[in-house]
Amino acid sequence: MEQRLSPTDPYIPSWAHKVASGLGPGPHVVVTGISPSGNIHAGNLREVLVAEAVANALKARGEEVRFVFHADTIDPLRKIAPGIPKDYERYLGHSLSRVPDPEGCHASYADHFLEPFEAALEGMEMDVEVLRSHELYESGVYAEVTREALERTGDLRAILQEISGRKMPEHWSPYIPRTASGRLGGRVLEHLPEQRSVVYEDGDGWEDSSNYGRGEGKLGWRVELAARWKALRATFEPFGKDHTSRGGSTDTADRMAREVFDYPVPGRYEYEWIQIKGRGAMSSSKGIVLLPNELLEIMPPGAVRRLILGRDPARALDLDLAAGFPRFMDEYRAETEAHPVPFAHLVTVAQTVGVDVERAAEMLRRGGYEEAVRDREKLRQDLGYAHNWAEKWAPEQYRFGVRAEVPAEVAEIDDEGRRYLREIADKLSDGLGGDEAQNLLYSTAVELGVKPKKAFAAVYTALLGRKSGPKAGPFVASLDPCFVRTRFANVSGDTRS
RNA sequence: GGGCCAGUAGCUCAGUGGUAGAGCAGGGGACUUUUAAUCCUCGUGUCGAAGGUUCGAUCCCUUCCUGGCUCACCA
Repeated sequence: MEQRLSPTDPYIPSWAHKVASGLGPGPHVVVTGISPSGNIHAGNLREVLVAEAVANALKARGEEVRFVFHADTIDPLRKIAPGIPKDYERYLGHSLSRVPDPEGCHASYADHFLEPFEAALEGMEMDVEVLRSHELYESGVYAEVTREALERTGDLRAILQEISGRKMPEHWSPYIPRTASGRLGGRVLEHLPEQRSVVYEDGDGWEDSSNYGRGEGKLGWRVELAARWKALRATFEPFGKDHTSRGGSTDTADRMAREVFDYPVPGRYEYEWIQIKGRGAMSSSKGIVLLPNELLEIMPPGAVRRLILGRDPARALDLDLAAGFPRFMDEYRAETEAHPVPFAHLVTVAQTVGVDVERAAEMLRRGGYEEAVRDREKLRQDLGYAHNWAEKWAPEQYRFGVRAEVPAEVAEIDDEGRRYLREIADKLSDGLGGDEAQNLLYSTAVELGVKPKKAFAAVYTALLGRKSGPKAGPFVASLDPCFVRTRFANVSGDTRS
């Protein structure tokens, strides 16, 4: 485990330092936990990033830190999410790790949602240990705390009743055995600590035993939360605001930790939620989901951290990935690069040359971004980001595409416009620079007595099928001159007769 | 009702215990060259309200008002 980080490396916001300074001496275990019951989205990512930032802040002050992502894979399937086959009802109550992947592409339901998220964490270059709770249970990590919980059933029950105000069932147990049917829900009758097991009765009155050192059941989640702190020696964990209200899971877990497990309550940070501008809070059931990978498609990991954490996570965040995005990227680049190319310009380039790095380099060089072109690998990435953004998020005014075939819209070009295009087709020579092309386009319009606005509109229409676009000179110059001449000639010729 | 967050220029928001800032919008000017054009120029707004701490508060504390989100397993 690394002790020290290069000062340039991790982005540690000031709030993270503040949080870290409130935590005692190490060693530290920073934990974040998420249930893979559905898509793990950008909001969940915020939790992980909060944890990461605090872990980094601790490391920065020289602490030994273990950073753990606890995936609640043993949790039961609670409801049928949209898009999941209805016959999955038969798996309700089964551990997510033991439910088949609805799309058949992964080993389990849990992995189906977990693996893409793991890939995103890798894409984020995050140094985190991913633990699957069913494996922790199976390997006995939870055995000791489960034993304690079972022995203190009465106290735990009292805390739950007191704090949540709910009346717990007569036969409540902190431990939920997995019955023969695969469902979690047997009724515990007897605890056999020396065998690390319980005797339980299933819904049909059958008795059997469940070994809690081998993952044959799990703790109820409120108890598990407190137990987990102890089992993993957690010292810090962030929570979404929904968990931290009075009578909520952190309330009960705090008291359980102190009074039953005799374990100090880990440091905490409450974070607010992320919304997508114009769409609202993230919600799988409403189809409002932003996946971490979608962010990584349009920006580098550093920018993702910046976007998600830049503002104190205790404050709500309204993500604007459309109109406001270019400015965000420009601000980010201004801080991280010596010669940033305006994002909007990259978008124009990407839409003109696609992902052809050499042509992009050519175009940028013409535009005066000589320095930015040096690092081709970086240019390739940036081009990809701009390209993906243009396809998926860009507002209409940013989007254009050079049409492979003559656009139908050329019908809107009148005779004057066609004469103009004919003239340009004749005059356009190879190897023109952006300014020269701009001059040609403009002066030709003046010579023919065509209003510049109309002339330019004809150019855009012939190439893009719309009336406006990126600055015409550099744009036309960046295209294959032969292609442009043929297109313009076609447009003027076809429609003349 | 509990919790968290917010309330600063028309809009979106930065911000610091010591005479208030940016971007956009808007006004004016320049360029006979379309483009969310570009360049130059212009910002006194009771920093939600009232108290308190302080030599001094927009920033710290208290109370209140308004708005947003959240509250039993959807971060």
